Amino acid sequence: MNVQTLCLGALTLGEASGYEIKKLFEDGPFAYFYHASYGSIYPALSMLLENELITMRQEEQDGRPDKKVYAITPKGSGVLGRKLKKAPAPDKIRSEAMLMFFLADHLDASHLDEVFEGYLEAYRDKLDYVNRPDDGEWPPHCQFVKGLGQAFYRTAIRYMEENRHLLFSSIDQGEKR
Amino acid sequence: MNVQTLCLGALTLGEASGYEIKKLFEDGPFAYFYHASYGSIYPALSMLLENELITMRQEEQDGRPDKKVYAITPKGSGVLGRKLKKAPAPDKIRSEAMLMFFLADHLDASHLDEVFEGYLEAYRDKLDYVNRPDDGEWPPHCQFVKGLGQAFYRTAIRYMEENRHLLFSSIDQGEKR
DNA sequence: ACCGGCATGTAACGGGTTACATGATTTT
DNA sequence: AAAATCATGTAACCCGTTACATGCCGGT
Repeated sequence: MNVQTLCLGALTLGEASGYEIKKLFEDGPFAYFYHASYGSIYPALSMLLENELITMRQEEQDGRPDKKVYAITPKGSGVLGRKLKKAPAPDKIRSEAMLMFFLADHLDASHLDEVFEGYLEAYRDKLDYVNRPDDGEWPPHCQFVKGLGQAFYRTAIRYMEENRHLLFSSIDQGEKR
Repeated sequence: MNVQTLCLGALTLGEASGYEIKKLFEDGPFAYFYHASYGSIYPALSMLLENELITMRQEEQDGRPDKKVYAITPKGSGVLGRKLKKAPAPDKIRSEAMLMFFLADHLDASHLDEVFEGYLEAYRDKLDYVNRPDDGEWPPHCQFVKGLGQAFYRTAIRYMEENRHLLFSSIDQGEKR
């Protein structure tokens, strides 16, 4: 499963530009379970277009650069369907922050504090974002995914607030905060 | 932050072979926040050895292949310390299972069911694993990380059990189960 | 005047995974 | 008899990120 499949999946939600697809992974509902950058999305869309799995329509905008709006074709739907028939690969996570917490005894207290607060803040932001009243009103199976994201965020925030002492107890010897 | 840094971090927990380091990411405490394969770990260890950030000792075993036991050097500790001074990159997650749930309306019910049960089962296994009575008795900051992993697993399991219907409601039209 | 957002794209580079290669021993 | 565990390693390949390149508009 690569970014091409991902774009195909994103386009089943409706037509979109590369820029808009990127935002799905930045803020949108995909944000907590997948990532992709422009450098992978744009070439993926070109490929998909070439293979007629999607179509493109140039949209003029006033005061904005032109937009290339892509839409999935029946052929694209077929390909996506076949890719989704396989068993999913196990989740892959890489959290540098967690690694830092795990190696907290090698960090000085002030830096650990910065990392901790930054990480916690990031989770609060994500939760705020996902808690906004729904714009697009999702079908139940998308709510399932969104809800799991929320549950994760809440869990992380509560846990971090309640167990902060565990992280800092190893290296508390009278430093700031 | 690459696999070299990761190996250095792993070796701060005590000396270990490449094989043992791999297991830290498979079952061990690293499992829920980082991944690495042999194809990256072994070359990383070679590099670290070459740069004298770690040392190696060949250990003979009866009825087993020889083992190369690595240990971090002071130089290695220094390098690790410097890498940990930087701000952590944001978490990167890719969950094909979640993507499938998000696109559940493109899957047939039996496959969705398989994926769902498999994913839930995987979480139960991970929770069982992490719930085992501690072998190595970790310091508090490692308990913090381990505890957050447990909290995540429990959250996922409970949520999936309680919200199964959301996922299947879109495509329920009298199929098996 | 400058920054952030909108909008698309490319090229080099880095990095990790997959698959292969080998082989003994223990468990099922 | 087969499969899993222990144990190390290599090479080709895939793929994605980073950084660069471009440009207009609106807000501060």
